[in-house]
Amino acid sequence: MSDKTNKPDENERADAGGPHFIEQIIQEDLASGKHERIHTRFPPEPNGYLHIGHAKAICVNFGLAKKYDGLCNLRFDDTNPTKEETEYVDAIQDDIRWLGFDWEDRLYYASDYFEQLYAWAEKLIQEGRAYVDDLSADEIRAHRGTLTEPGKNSPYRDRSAEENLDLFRRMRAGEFPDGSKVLRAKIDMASGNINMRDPVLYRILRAHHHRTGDDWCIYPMYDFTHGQSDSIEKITHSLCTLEFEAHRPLYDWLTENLEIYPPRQIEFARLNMSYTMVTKRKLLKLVQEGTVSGWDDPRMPTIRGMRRRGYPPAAIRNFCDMVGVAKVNSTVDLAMLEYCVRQELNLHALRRMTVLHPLKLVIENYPEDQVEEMDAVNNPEKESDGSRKVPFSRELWIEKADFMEDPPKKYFRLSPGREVRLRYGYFVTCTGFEKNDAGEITEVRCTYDPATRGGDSPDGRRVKGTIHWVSAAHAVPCEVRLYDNLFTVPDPAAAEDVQAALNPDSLQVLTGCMGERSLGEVEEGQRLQFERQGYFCVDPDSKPGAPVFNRTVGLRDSWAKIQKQQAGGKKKG
RNA sequence: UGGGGCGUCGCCAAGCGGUAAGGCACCGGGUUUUGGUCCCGGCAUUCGCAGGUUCGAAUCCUGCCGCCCCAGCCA
Repeated sequence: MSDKTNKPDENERADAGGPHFIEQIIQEDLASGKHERIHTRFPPEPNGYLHIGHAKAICVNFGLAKKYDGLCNLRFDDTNPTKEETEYVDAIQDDIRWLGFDWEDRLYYASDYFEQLYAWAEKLIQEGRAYVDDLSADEIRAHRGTLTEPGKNSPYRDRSAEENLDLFRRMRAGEFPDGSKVLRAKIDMASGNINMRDPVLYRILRAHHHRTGDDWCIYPMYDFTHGQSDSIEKITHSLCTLEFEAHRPLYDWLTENLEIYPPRQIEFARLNMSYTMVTKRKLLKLVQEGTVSGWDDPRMPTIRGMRRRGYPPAAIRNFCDMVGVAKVNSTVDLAMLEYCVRQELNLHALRRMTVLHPLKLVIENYPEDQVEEMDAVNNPEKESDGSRKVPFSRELWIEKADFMEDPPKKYFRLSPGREVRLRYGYFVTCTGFEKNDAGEITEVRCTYDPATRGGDSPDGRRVKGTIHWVSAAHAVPCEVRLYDNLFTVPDPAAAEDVQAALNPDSLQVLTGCMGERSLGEVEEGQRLQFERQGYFCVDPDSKPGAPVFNRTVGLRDSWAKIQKQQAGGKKKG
């Protein structure tokens, strides 16, 4: 038996187009024999949680390695002990694994290379290509010049190799206070590229490192670490984001002067998304001020947030393939991510019926204590998921929005005198309703047609609408959390005031929702479709018999569009 | 007004001298026991602008214009 799976095949990649520019380079390198097999790496700094932007970098690095039968390492770029923590190295590994990637036994830390890096620094010093500078940070800045004016040489620039070596060794030995000296590359203070104006290679920093403890009081800078780490690991293609483009000359200068294996750095554009902000500092503030519940708040653009929200890892991977790899700064429409999430969930999420805003429906001609077990398909996209029994009885919960006393045009649901189908149940015809003093509908009454059991009409009679329902006597009360964009502006990162850009309605908590009987037993993290409403997943806050669901994303809603059009039409007269 | 990048549909993105792929979004129509899915159709005479080369240019040349990155002892 074959599943009736539609379009997106398991093996089908959601490519944006032909091979992108990095793939072209890889293909050429493989064809020319420059490399027998490619080797990439994902090099996060363990100073925070991974977000959607990192997801793209992960997919690019691990994805390319996989596609071209190469390898991808995970390497923590941990050269700044003041910012890095073990908590993050654990979380990062967890997130990458969850995304579906594996570095096997190739887990590395730049800090593992400190001794080698130090030796290379001495080599540079001995060859007159690096010197110890006594200038203060402010003085170095002043000597650096500006974008349009060249810098000035440090007065310490011409110390002898012997003196530099002695000083550098004493730096390591801890003879000088923090910040009193640095090691600099001797390149060109007049270079148009500011990164080449004698960049700092080492600084004195007495801080406890999460891995090397207090072994070192001098730490290498990014520029003096990254390329060499790539070299040590024989990385063939070192992929990074655009802002490192100006660092490439330095990257190359170092591998050249150190005479070590030269990986090739290639830069591509980082991922930006509309209505989303990944600025670590600002995100941290949201967490600290309690605007969100934590780094895993389902509204957060973090991998943990998306995970709790219910985004399947495959959806994120597809999304990353879909947006492509290029050098243009771009901002991808959030709708594209949501499309990928729906696509994945449509194929794999089991269907269930849940009433979010309950309204009692009484079937007047249905026997008082009769209960029927109706067959309901678990997933129309996947026959092998089978079906389940859903109890049907005289009193049901239906969605408030599925009844209107005075419906507008094109409204296909229940209203006085109108017949609709109760999904997998019966055809029912509205016979009346009750209101309270406030004018709210409190109950709807109807009669059913026994001949339409299961929802089919033997006489071929058609109804325009099909609504979902839950047997009142069998309902599982639950909490449902609805999410919307955290921000109301397309580019929150550019907002002067983050607080003002926040969407006050980004979270809506619904209590007293009524789920079908099967929802009494769910597993944390389980992803479901609540028919006609959207995709939901079981939140860790769930308790036995009292599930809490997060709305991952709503179903596409053409009725909402019609309503919007009708409202717009009225406005314009 | 230094250096390095980038400009193809509302948003991504192919295109690599032979006469503008694809996806998202949007708009129509069909199927449908989810107003979901799926299916069909529409959606850039034009590639930041202006010149030039060529039988022929989004693709080559020149000059403009616009946007992004770099002046951490951050990565």
